Amino acid sequence: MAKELEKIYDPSSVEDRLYKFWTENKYFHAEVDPKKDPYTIVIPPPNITGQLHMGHALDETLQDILIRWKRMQGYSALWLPGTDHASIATEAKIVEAMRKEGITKEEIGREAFLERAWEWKEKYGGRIVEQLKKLGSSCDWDRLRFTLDEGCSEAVREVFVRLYEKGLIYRGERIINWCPHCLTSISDAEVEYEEQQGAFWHIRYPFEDGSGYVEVATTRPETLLGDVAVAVHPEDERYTSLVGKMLVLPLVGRKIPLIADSYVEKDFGTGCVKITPAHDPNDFEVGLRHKLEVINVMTDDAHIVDGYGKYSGMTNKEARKAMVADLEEQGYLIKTEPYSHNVGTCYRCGSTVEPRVSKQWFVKMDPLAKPAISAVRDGDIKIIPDRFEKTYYNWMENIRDWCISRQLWWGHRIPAYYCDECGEMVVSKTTPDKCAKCGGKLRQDEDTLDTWFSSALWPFSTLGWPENTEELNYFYPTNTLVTGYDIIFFWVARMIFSGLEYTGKAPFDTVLFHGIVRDAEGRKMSKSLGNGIDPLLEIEKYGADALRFTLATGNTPGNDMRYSAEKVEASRNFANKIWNAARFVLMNLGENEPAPYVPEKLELEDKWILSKFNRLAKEVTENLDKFEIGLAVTKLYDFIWDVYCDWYIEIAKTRLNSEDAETAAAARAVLVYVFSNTLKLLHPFMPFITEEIWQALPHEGDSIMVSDWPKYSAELDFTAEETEFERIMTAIKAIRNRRSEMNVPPSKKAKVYIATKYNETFTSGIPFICKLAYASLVEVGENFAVDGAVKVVTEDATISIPLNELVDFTAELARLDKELAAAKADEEFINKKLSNKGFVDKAPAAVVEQQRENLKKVMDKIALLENSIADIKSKM
RNA sequence: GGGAGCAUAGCUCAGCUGGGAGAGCAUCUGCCUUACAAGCAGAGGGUCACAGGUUCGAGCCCUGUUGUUCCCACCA
Repeated sequence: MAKELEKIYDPSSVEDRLYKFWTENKYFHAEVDPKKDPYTIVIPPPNITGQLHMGHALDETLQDILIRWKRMQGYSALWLPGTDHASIATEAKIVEAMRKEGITKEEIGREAFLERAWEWKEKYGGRIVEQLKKLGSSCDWDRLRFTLDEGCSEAVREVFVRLYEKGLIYRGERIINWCPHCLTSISDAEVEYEEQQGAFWHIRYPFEDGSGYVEVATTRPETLLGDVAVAVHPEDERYTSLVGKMLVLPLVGRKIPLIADSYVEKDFGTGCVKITPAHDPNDFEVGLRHKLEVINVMTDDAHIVDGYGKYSGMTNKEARKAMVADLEEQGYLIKTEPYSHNVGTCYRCGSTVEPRVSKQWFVKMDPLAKPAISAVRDGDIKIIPDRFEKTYYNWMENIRDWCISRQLWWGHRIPAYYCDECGEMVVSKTTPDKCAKCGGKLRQDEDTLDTWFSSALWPFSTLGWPENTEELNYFYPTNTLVTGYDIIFFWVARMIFSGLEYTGKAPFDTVLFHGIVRDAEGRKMSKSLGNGIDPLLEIEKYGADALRFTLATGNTPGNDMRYSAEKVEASRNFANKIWNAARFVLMNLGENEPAPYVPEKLELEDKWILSKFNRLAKEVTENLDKFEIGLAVTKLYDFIWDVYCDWYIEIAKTRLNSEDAETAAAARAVLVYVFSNTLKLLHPFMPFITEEIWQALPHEGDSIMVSDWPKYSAELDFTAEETEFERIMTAIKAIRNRRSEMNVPPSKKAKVYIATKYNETFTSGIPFICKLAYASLVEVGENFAVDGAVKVVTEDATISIPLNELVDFTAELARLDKELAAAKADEEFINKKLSNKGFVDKAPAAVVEQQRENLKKVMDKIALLENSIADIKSKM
């Protein structure tokens, strides 16, 4: 930073240079250090397919604030970065790219496809990492990980085998959610429900013996082909006598029974439900209870399977249309009514999910969920804000087994091997060369694992687990997990049960949830709406610090926030304010200014700001301890702008050019000390500008980011002096206010007479009153008789300003009367409180005492006002 | 169907164990006061959604109502 500074802060000339400086000096690198306590955050790994969006920007900003703060506090602070292979998203991208070339993945085969995928990863996977750096993220890049790298894959295999051997992973035919577009199973968590306008078709199912029919209502008539029964409630009098009779399935002719099952609601629809075990989870359960056949009528890509005549080969939509037409034509369709209902869609591609029976791998959740619930309930893991605990419990308590196999190639291949000769299956960490039973050739399972299976291991797989590494011992369990509440089930919950099961420890002690960054109108930012704001463009325009500050300001844990140009402009202005404060301080420093220190001889105003700063250090730290990042940042903003710039710098001006070299030096020292240390407190939030200025100021050490975090100091606690100095401030504000009301421009100076019992305090404030209250001369005494003066009354003083030509005695009197009335109203209010026996008896002593003090102040003010009024009246 | 959040100044939001309502932006007035006009000094503006309750005292705690946003469940 040059001594001659531009008037406007230019982030682009600073950020890349400083980021390079930090990385070259390895400041982000954390080592196992027995002399220090560890503090660890693992990044929620962004997808390699991703581009940095505002959600990342918020997430990384919060993490970087915490990690920089802890680093300065002396922890060995590790922020472990990495990326996620994002199986479905990435595979879809590559398949799409290949489609443009006219190739399918089946044509080139698994090996060639994976080669392409890895090429793609090498080419684009690093993009998001570079974008994270633009934000100023102080990740330990030496430890960058990837969910598909060798270490993570080792952890995945280890977990799979362990769970399998424990009986917690099994393979079976279950009803699962199938995405006909992605051509893979997905987990329950990956299904998003959306309300769609559909229809309720009422269909006649005749009895085999010709004795009438039952009426069945369905939203998915095409699944009729797979019907194996019709069910009614066992206590539904309409049907009890008919249960057990056989029906003829329309269009198909299959004989199916009328059964009774309490799953059916008597009062909904017609009270008769067609049972299609292969395509509905509830029907599947009914089918199991009644030992019904499971008839799959749908292919992978949602076409009707062979064997159903003209319907075979149709898509499910075409089949629905054709079948409804046929049902109507053949007299089976009773009526069609419009019906809106929830339809499951794939969270990746939005296609309608088809429930279907399929042979998949599952994790048995019950035994894993129990300890995961206790960990939160017993406080081993703290969730912030705590309302999300409820969400978490609700999910964990009602959890179903987790379908983990995916019909994809990009991912961790399931370590299960099948012998075609004897049908034996082996699950093994290493690839066995032949069947242990018959010596036959083995074939590995074609499927890969759910991406979240590997992300669930992220806090420990990245630290070397299952090896018992030094890093794992030191940095694990991690401390704070910072993420959006939208992935509580996908990721957070799964990390918790995984950590507990495999490492025996909760993977982190605190989960800090933040909300979603919305646009200025409060809408979710989305590609389809086109209302997304690119953080990188914002950084270019306003600087990374301004973006970070915007995201941190007013952010309450778990609450959504809006992002707007006004907000980021305000942050940019704040950065500029700091910059200009730096310009001011620097231009007043000499060549060999000493490193920040607190001078021996302190003036009242020095004690005031030091005491204010001291409290700031305490409050910022306390709020960070509570993860109240938004509050911490507001405190810093107020201190820097109002306290330091608007007051202390202005006050210091009167001393910097003073003939008294000692007081000038002291003012410089306090300016530097407070500024430099405030920059430290601000550094986690605005790393670039604070480093740039800190380097330019006198300093010890190489970088602000490895300097010591300011602590509360009893020696800097000058509470009494604060009160004294604030008497002067109150007077200055009152004079300004009065002058402004009278439209007196600052250029018009006036004499000021201050009648007060705080003679010493006000005398020491004379230079500031001159400068800040536009006084040509200030006299302090017991009493003044000034003719034709404007009166300004505070609790501590009566101030007379002779502005004869401007004084309108009538108006002046009216003003004072108004103030008196207000003061008397105050007095009455407090008196009422204090004469209330309930209040005096029951309220805490401190509160009562406070009211007594307030009463005294207001009474003083009333006395002063009354004197002033009498004085004016006597002269009229 | 179950659960949660939000409702405070014109706008966006703070207000952390209950002790006379705050900020930023916007508006109005006056200032180029030699760090900053992306600035300085002032001002106006609020029955804290509504109705009850607890309390000496409620924006804050309890109950209910309304509006709004979201999550979970999935009655075919």
